[in-house]
Amino acid sequence: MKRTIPNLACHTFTTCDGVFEAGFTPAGLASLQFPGTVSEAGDGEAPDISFVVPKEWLKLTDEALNRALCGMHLKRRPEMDLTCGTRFQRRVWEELMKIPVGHTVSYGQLAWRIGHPAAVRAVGRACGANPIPLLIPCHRVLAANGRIGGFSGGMDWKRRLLEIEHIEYF
DNA sequence: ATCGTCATATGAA
DNA sequence: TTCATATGACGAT
Repeated sequence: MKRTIPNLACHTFTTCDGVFEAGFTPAGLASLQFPGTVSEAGDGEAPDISFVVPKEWLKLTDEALNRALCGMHLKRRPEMDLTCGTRFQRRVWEELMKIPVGHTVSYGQLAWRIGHPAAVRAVGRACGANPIPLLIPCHRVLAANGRIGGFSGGMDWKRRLLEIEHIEYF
């Protein structure tokens, strides 16, 4: 289901933790990459920018990013384009956004919440497929044994994000 | 304590 | 079609 996102306009956001790279489609923010991670689609193919990203989205993204990095609740998020995900994945991502700052759930609890109590593993995969980490807080999902799970952006980032929110694990 | 097995969604080979 | 996952519960060693 991993289709390439058409019309992806790239923008960078400078924060106290480094420069994030974000991709926008006409429908909204579609991807976010942590500082230091290799830009995937960027280098080879020229992004085809046939639209202008609304200034409001840029402002909201910048604001949300900085708030998240300070462990603050996100009052608003930019428009987001999550159409690259399957229905299952979007359900998981929606549920992730309901987890308050400083709280955690396990992969199993999350599976239960979206009505697929047995799909624990699939939930883990869906978290890994989250195109907008940090703003869609997949770092607040830990393993059932209380230990830190995995993280697509690298374990160092997950640990840092948990620390910012004073979340303990293990 | 560790191991095998099963359940699920999904992309890659 | 088969395999591996950011898991987890259960039963058997």
